[in-house]
Amino acid sequence: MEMPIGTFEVVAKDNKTKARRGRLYTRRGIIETPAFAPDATYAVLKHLSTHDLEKIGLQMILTNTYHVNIRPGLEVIKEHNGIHNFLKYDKPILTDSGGWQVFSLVYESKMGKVLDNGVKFRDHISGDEHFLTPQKAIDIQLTLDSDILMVLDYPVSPNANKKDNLYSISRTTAWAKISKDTFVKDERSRDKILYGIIQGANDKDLRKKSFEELEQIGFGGYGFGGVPLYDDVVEYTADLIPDSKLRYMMGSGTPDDIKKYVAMGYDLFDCVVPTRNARHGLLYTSEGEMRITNAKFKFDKKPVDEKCDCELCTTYSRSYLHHLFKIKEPLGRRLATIHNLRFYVKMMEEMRKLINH
RNA sequence: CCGGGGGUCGCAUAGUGGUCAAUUGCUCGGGGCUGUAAACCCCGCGGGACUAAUCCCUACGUAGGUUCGAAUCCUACCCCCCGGA
Repeated sequence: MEMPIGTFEVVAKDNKTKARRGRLYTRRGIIETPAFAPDATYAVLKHLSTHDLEKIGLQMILTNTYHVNIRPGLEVIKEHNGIHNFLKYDKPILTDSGGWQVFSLVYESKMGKVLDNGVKFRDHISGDEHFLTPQKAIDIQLTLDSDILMVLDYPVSPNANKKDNLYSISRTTAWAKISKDTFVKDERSRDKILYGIIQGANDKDLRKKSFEELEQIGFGGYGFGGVPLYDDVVEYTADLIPDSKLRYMMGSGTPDDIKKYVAMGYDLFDCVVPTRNARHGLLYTSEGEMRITNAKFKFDKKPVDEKCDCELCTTYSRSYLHHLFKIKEPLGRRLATIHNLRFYVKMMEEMRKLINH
């Protein structure tokens, strides 16, 4: 049966935790949740080709509005008729709005300023001044021709004081309203999905306030905004979101984090951890973390993970990968990235398999 | 053989009387990374006293010497490099 784009259906639940298995309908196919989307921030999953992504078995990837807008720039993407054709990927792409960059560039590094109607800042590459508004963030994402868009939000530090926290919520709500209006009015949004982002840092009451304001506007799914520092807040926030809507844990995390958040009822994840750590020589295995640069692997002829079916583990030894990292050969980073992503894909598959009630 | 320049903690470098167990880079060892300013960043790297402040020992080619004090100055020797026979 054809379901409308944006439909999220829960197809099974876990009988011990709040975990659920679901399906998100996008114009580029169904995403089976809980799902993990690795971060191809600059329209590339560093070191990998889209053929690699296919082989790894990923369902979707994330790309970032802020970064792609700076390099290569919107005009280039337009020339290619959208980001999918640019990077030659035909599965769903979720675009982050740039809200996180607002947070790190403005709130933390003071490289810009948040105004009521947008963010003024200088980018970290050219130093050019930009003014990002919620309208623009939506327009850019529509031009990228993304499948799942995120509203421009304004996160704050998990330990922000009440005043900053309230401002973060009021900006996020106001901008979410503008984002939704801009989105709905635009013809290009008809086959796309837009999600809101809940702020409130570590204050449960403010999490609730943020959610209720956003729910008033109405989104089919919500991201957890900010940094998930305390589990009770993260769980509380998941509980705020109705069962029928998708819960997106933004930017976290490690395999342990994901398992924990899936048990709380989160459905979608993205994180730089598997890819960045792979590039830095930290591999995830069925036996735990493995720092392949450690001297103890110099003569180790076993595969990185005997239970893994990726290109690295079915071909090369720990000793060889250790060598590749020691000589800083890019192939080592590529193989490690393939491995970690394959590890995540299988981890998500296994979790979905276990949720069957 | 003559003239000149050198020998410093694995390698390469800095240091030319006390502030030197000695600079910096690399190697090496370890750690970190959570909506990617990240092929990046941090720590350690003569030995020992439990970790730290601190203290002790052994150390700047070798052996002596000058000096309160030497990687630094002097002498001899050993090695290396450059130029000339």
